[in-house]
Amino acid sequence: MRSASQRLEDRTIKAQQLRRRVGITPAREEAEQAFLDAAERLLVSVGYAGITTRKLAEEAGLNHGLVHYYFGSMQELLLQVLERYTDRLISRQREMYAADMPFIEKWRTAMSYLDEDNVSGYAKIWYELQALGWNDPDIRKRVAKVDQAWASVVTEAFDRAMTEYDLDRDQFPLNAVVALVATFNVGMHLRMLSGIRTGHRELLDWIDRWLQELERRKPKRKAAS
Amino acid sequence: MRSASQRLEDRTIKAQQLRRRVGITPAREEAEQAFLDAAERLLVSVGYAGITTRKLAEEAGLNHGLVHYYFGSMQELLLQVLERYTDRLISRQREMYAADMPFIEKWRTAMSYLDEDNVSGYAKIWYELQALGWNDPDIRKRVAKVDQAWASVVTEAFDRAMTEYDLDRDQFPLNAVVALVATFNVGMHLRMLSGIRTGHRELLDWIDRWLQELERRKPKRKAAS
DNA sequence: GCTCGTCTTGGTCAAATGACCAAATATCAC
DNA sequence: GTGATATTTGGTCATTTGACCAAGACGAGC
Repeated sequence: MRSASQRLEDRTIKAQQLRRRVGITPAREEAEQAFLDAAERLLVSVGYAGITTRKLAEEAGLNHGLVHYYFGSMQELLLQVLERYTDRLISRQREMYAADMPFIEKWRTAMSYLDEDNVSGYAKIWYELQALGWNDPDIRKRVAKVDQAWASVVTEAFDRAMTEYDLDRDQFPLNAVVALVATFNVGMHLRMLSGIRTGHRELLDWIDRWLQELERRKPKRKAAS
Repeated sequence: MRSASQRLEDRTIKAQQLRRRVGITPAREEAEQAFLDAAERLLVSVGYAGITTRKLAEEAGLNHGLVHYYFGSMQELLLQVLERYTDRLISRQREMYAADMPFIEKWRTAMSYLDEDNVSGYAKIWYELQALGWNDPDIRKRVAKVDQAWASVVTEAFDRAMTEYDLDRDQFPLNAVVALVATFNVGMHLRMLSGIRTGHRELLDWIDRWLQELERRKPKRKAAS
């Protein structure tokens, strides 16, 4: 039998090999993605605490031994779920705010994602991973990083919006506004996950009316030069 | 050996006895509270997914067999943790907003709870329980109920504040404002739990300046009649 | 100080879990 | 084809888990 230290060394070597990811075949890539997909579905249906290697393998339709062969540990798998998910999240966010349309339309698009299905499905993945992060420094670190990326996208969008609407930057400090939007966003999601809807309609309408008012007062622009 | 159905019946009867809570001795009451206290500490230190009957008993310094004798199940214990916690939360909230002081002072008191220690300690309990609720209808139902109680306290406080500051209720719809404050509150907490601090200072200062402005413009009141 | 019902203790049990592995199988370079 | 390498399978293993319980300790009322 191998000694404990020997086995630890083996594992380290294997982990390094996995990290390098040399010569990954398409079939394996597909299988790994299937595990990550399955993990997302389980995050939605049972939460992070309910994910086990066997349930995951069953959900993915793959052998349970592969979970450790591919990822080395559950922890590593969930970290990869987080990275894949947040990469997509950020690029989608970037794409939306980059579009060439009046700010109010971008805002309305963003708000359209606050519907029942999206929150209890797609968004729940994100909050399950965050909840996991409250008790896991690695995950938490990544979450904080993603927030930075999100903030930089939103900051740029709001910076342009404030020019678009000619808002006084002393009266509306950009960073404070972005932070408010961030808390608003997170707060809406979290309340919805807990089944709370009180005042949401009123709040969304209020904000929309405010934006409409800004639209009305919008300084006329010259046609694009 | 008892049949499965017989044992189920026994359990039902025992659960009813527990629910009635007839003749609970002070010693037992103390022990139950010790379990609930221990559960809160574990929610802070390891999160809900890390709580097991044995860890709980060790944390409470009591025998692990008692967990099931007293509460019947982990689920029931956590529900009681939630109820005790939220009862205290609401009454503290009520007390604070009931005090006779300018609104700005109440607000500042509320914001003073957004410090590092309180969020990563006391508040974490609340969010761990909410995260549990995302995958547990019983818990979620209770969470939604607590939000209603919270909202009614805050609504009343803001109603008076709007009179105090003579704010236009068309321009600031009460329910929308309360919902905004709710999302702000939840959002701040959640971001802090994920280690995010970006823009928080700026946001809090912005709000405070806004309230200061309202204080300055505050209509003079006659001395109490 | 005895009796009877309640509480407490220190287990037990089956099920589930993460981790790991040997053997079988597939794939590929030559 | 053949040998080498990588992948896949179907386990095993030591732990841990929630649930449960028998037996003894305890204490209130007599």
